[in-house]
Amino acid sequence: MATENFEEFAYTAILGLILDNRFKPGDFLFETELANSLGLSRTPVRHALGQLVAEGFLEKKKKKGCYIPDVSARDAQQVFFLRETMEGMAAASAARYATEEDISFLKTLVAKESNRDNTLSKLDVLEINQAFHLGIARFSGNRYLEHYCRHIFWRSNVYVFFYDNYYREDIDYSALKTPDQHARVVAALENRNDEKAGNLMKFHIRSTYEMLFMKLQHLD
Amino acid sequence: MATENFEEFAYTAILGLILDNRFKPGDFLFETELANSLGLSRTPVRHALGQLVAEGFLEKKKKKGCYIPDVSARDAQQVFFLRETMEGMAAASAARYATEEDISFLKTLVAKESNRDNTLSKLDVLEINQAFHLGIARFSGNRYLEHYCRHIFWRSNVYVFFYDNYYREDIDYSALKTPDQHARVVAALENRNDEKAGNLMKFHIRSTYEMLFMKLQHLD
DNA sequence: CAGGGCTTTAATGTATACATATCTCCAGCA
DNA sequence: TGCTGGAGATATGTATACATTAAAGCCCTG
Repeated sequence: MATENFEEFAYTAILGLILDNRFKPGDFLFETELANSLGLSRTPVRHALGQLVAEGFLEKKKKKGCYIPDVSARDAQQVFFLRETMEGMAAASAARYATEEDISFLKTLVAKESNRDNTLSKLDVLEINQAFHLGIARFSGNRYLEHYCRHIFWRSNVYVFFYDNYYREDIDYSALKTPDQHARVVAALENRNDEKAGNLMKFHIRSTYEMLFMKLQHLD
Repeated sequence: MATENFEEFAYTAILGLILDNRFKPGDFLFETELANSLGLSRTPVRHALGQLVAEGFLEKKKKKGCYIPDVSARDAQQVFFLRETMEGMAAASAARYATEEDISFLKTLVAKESNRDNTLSKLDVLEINQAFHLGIARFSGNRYLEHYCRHIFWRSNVYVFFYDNYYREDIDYSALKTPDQHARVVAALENRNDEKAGNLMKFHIRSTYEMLFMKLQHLD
């Protein structure tokens, strides 16, 4: 992780705050405030915010500032529809290009999350989930596809977090179908069955969406 | 076009230079130089360059600068494969969501480029082509899909320009199949036939790629 | 002649001061 | 009362000075 400069530090720190759900949709992120809390000048913070806007994590009003994009049922639908397609492609591509190492990495992740002892915190679950999905994006071997998968994955996470915040009702993570669905995707990758891998991934994402959407449909 | 600030000005100016093919792959874009030539300080230029990097038009080496990404046969393949898929989706989606106005806008473009009088400069052709493809991306009604289409379209244009530069051999633009293929896509949109629109668009992009690739396959 | 390390240089990275625009809120008027 | 407009506060937008560092060239040595 060769010598990170302040811009990069600010970028990851701010992205961390966003992904950590420290702001709610519509909230403004003030350069001055962030700069103070990170112990930097406004310059690198401003640069980092610019990146986040360019990448679509934030929106911006001229001379006003950057803010967390609003959520809506329509937006959620667009996000998950696209995520389904993109990650479906990625999985299909990964079935062709992933190395044996790549696949055993994914297997490790699945093993961890399938752990029935339930020693996993919610944060652990999210982290493993992210590693799994972004891993497959990477193994697709297409850097552009990977880039878009990353982006839409993070954007979709806004909804996962949103759900978590407003509808938290102690979920039993070990009861979720996720690990099982992940395992089946990995099996398809291992068999180099691209079509099946793509379809299983699409199915998995759609089922995530439907779980959320039952709760979210009152939005706008 | 409410009061553009210097950052936006720098952004469009630099993007213009890139799309105008004023740099070749590997060339560095120096903040100081650009700032001077645009009559600005480095601050807004630097910000604009940051955006372009975040959006993937440029790459960056730490403490070294931003440069035009390299071209290669493998990269071209990835770019066009993805563009085919993305714009195919966009066209299919547009068949459902484009308004009558949207469609007549596209028809106007096709009419212009089908003009057999050949009064169109190469720049005109490129501009109409861009308006056509980005228009369909917009009419898909999915802002994320639009964003990705824009990006991959521009990235693919690097190859179109590259080809133009090194293999220019006065092309008779009026003889290209492009206007005809565009017209057929629009007809499918008009008939609200999403599957056909998607497939025609995919075919169109693939045929563009194949035309280029015949010339480019010696790369790397 | 080849190769490694110092020096120089030219670019980016950062802080800061100042300019400007937007929002708020309160006073003054119809 | 309700509207209008302007002053002030606050955050962004911009320029500039300075710090830092990667890399190219040069010299010195084996």
